[in-house]
Amino acid sequence: MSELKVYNTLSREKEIFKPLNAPHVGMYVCGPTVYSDVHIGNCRTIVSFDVIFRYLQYLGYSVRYVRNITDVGHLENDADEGEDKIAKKAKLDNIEPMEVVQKYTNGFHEVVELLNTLKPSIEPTATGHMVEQIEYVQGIINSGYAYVSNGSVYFDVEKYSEKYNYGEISGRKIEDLKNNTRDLKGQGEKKCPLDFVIWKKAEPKHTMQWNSPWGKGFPGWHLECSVMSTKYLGEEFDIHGGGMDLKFPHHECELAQNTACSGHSHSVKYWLHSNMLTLNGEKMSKSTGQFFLPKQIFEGTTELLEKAYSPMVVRFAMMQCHYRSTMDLSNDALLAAEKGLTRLKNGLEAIDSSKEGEESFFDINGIEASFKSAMDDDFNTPVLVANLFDVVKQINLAIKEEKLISKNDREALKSLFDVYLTQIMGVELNTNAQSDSDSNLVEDDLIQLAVDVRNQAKNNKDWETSDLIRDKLTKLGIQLKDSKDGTQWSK
RNA sequence: GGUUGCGUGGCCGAGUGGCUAGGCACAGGUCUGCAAAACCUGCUACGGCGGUUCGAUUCCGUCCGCAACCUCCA
Repeated sequence: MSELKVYNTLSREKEIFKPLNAPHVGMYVCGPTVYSDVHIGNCRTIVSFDVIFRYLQYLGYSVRYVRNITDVGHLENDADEGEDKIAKKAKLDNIEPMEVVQKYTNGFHEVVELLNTLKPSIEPTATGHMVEQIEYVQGIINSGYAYVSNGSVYFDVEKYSEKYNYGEISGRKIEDLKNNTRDLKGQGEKKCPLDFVIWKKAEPKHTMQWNSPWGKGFPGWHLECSVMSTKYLGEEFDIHGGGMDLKFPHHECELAQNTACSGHSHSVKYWLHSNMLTLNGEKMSKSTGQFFLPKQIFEGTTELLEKAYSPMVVRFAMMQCHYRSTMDLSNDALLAAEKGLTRLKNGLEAIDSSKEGEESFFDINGIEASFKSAMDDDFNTPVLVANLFDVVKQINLAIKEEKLISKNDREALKSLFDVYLTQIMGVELNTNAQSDSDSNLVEDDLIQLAVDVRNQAKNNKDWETSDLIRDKLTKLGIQLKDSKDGTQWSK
């Protein structure tokens, strides 16, 4: 059997996954800043790490999955100036900052639940860890890698880089960074433009501020992740995940903070990054209108798509692309995923109509090995999906050619689909479309009535009537499927 | 300009130093009163130019193009 390999951004190689304290695994993933609706790109990251979380659990690890909610400290720009995003939104909507936080936290949860992601083990917030953050800032000051300036505390990147390697995640060199840093206003408090704020002095009118040894203020954006990962996973832990765009500066700063505070230069063993989602080849961006909200996809209310696609279709579309590749979301991609998912579902349902016998046409062990080796290869879901389709082809072929399948193999096959498609990739197949919503029982009966009437007409060779019923039902979005065994319908 | 990465058939998307995924679309077929659906079959691609090699889409160089990051972003 194969071993799990993960691509580590630090080494830029696939490495064999060996947890620090097996069977325990600690995983920290950067969650959203809750100042506006999550967009579908955010969701991709959450879904990617959801699959990783699920697979690690499948392998038998006991995973503590920590995913934060950023509810303070994320500034509008990187000059470490400007407003806190949440405070700004609160002012704009004329509500409390915590109302902003609650509203978008709820929205975020709703969407990721629709996408069938598992809840993290711990979902800590920045405001809930103010004491720890203040202590952490003090810790960095004590170790000599931070300085106080005009009521704010800055991380001393130059001093840090004398001993440690600032930039090792993103491959940047401190000299290049210095040369390429643009002149920004408000850098006066910093010794060097590369320094970043870990505690920011609040203006008197600022709506979110806390007392600290350096005066009233609030924590810097990168700080919370260092603090909360350390608190819940320890000074050294296994996996840190997030979107590619967080490599620099966020993760670079986070790693520097960890190292400065604890002295351990390898606080994170494996850095994993998921890639961006694009729309027509461009990164989704609110400022250019190149984006839509997850709900707009599910409800079909964006002009950028031809119709609505269910959360499961969206999730399956994501599974057809590797998490480290950019994924282009388009109507065609979603349509292909929708049809592909139907094919998978049909194939799975068809298993039951295969002929049972002593011998078996299927090589269950081989199939299982192919599924597992796909996932072991840095969570290669597109290959796993391809393997699932291969099995579907085998099933269909077996039925057509009346090959035999043993009872055990039939159950094993179903179980493999359940494990890899549903439990690991989190794609639920609604295999019983005609009774998935009990609120429409009357409607279902009415449809069945129409189908029965049509069949009667068919039996009388009254094609005019039967075609009329079929056409009307089609217009209502109900599809009829005639076969030897009678007429099936689906919505 | 710097950093990281990418360029695969009509589209989406894996992967590999030789055996060359998969889905969608398309074409043909089976089934059907006709259709639809379903299923079967077919469709052999890796940006340009050099180099290494018995052999490169896969390694190296170079050129062109694209993206992300270097400004808030998952």
